[in-house]
Amino acid sequence: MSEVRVRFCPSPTGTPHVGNIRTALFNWAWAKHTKGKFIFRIEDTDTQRDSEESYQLLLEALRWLNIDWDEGVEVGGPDEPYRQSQRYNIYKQVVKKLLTTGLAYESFSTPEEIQQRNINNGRPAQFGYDGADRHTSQADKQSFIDQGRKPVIRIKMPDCDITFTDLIRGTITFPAGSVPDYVIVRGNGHPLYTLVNPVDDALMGINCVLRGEDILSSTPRQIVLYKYLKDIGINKNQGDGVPQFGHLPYVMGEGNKKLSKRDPSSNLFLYKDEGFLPEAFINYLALLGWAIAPDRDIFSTKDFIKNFDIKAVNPNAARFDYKKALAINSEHIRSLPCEKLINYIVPYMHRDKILSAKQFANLNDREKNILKLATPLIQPRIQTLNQASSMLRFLFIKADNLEINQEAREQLNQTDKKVPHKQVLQISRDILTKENNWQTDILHTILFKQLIEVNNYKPKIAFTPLRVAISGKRVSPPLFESMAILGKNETIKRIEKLL
RNA sequence: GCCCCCAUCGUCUAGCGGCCUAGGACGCUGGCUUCUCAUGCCAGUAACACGGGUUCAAAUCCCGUUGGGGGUACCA
Repeated sequence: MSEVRVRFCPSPTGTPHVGNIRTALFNWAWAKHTKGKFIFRIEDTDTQRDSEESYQLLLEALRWLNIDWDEGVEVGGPDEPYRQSQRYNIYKQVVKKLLTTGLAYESFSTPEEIQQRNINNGRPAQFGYDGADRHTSQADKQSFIDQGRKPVIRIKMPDCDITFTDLIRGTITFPAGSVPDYVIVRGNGHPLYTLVNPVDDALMGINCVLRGEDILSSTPRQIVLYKYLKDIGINKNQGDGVPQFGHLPYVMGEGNKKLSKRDPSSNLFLYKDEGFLPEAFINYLALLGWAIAPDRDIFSTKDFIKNFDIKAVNPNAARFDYKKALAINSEHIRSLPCEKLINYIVPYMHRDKILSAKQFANLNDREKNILKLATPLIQPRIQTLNQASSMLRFLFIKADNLEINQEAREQLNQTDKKVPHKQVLQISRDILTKENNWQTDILHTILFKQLIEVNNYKPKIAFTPLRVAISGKRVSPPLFESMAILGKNETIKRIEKLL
């Protein structure tokens, strides 16, 4: 078996879609696993819907996930160009050959005429094209042209069953007659996906096509075209020129619906913006239809590639479960070395305006130190990177700028019913003022002794006011650690602010 | 209408004829740990769509039914 050559060939319409990116991921992983080649081609033949902006977003999406490609747009390769909008000359030549060899033919029937013929012959109206123009005489064609009619070009489908072995689904057979002669070039001369997709695959030597199951039913007509392309000598694939196929299961959204473009949760960048780690998102996507082992579902991209097997992909559609994705992300965050997690968090803190552009560009020692001490504290507490910002914010501002949020105030009102928070804070302030050894365990010891043992307060009563004073919130990273990071001055300032 | 695909806990899945009174994970519930919230640990919850075959033996193979999805375009 020769080297595996797979491709990802999206149309640049709209925002990158989770299901689509999963297709890219599986192609990429299969290429990496087999040490084959991954080709990235753009199918921008739909001038109405394609846009340059969408193309840029596609690049950004793959780059975010660190999915790279061996040949294709931006990087070049032996089969340039890789954008179909720049390949019309090629398609024109191919169509000419298909026409002269009789494998394709001009068809003058209008959709209305086709439907009318079906009705007249007792077939259902939606029966499809009947192949009538195969037999249109040269004279009739000329008279249509004289009338100003422009023909579409159709592929002549052979009258036999078409069978192929799907990598994921096994043997699939389409009975003879179930696929009509289909259009490859519009009346206005514009080539269609039905033509250009197999043509480019043939020209680029794509021998393994992994794509969504939504195009499973167009496979038989493409198989015929691959063979015709072999016949006319423009198919680089071996044998009959037909690649292997693997039709990936759908990624479903809520209910039992394919995750649609309109569904906001289909937008890949949603997950980037929320602070998913690329590795974690890949991990989750890989789980949609594939399992690394019966009792394991957390793995690195490296392990994914090493173990991935397209033949082991499950054929049934998978629902995208946000909670599970979050859980996977949390696990990846927790297993990250502190330094790496900091590197991931800092851009989000800049985005959330906790770090200025200047700070973001060059963190000073104090800021670096806070991050180094505080990151391990929040690590088990965040599920996404953007949660880090709100948890870390209180450590990066001055006492004067610290806001006490509503929830925290309500909590104070609760504890005030037992012991007024000012009383707790006063005792704390007095004991802390005398302390010069400002370390986590010391702070823990002296406050515990004074508030819990001497004053006999319940922990909740004792520490809620302190927590609110220090962090401005009801829930925060561990109290004594936070106080140690803030330092004595800042800590006491915050306590006094509430007195 | 016709063609194709799919069918195990709520969800993602393991299972490829006997290791299955069906395993793991997420979720949910309860407990322990605890300065809040998390983490961590422990326990519980819950599934082979249905009906026929084949076989000594079926979640696993075959057929049918039902249900879901896709296609049937001068979109991709």
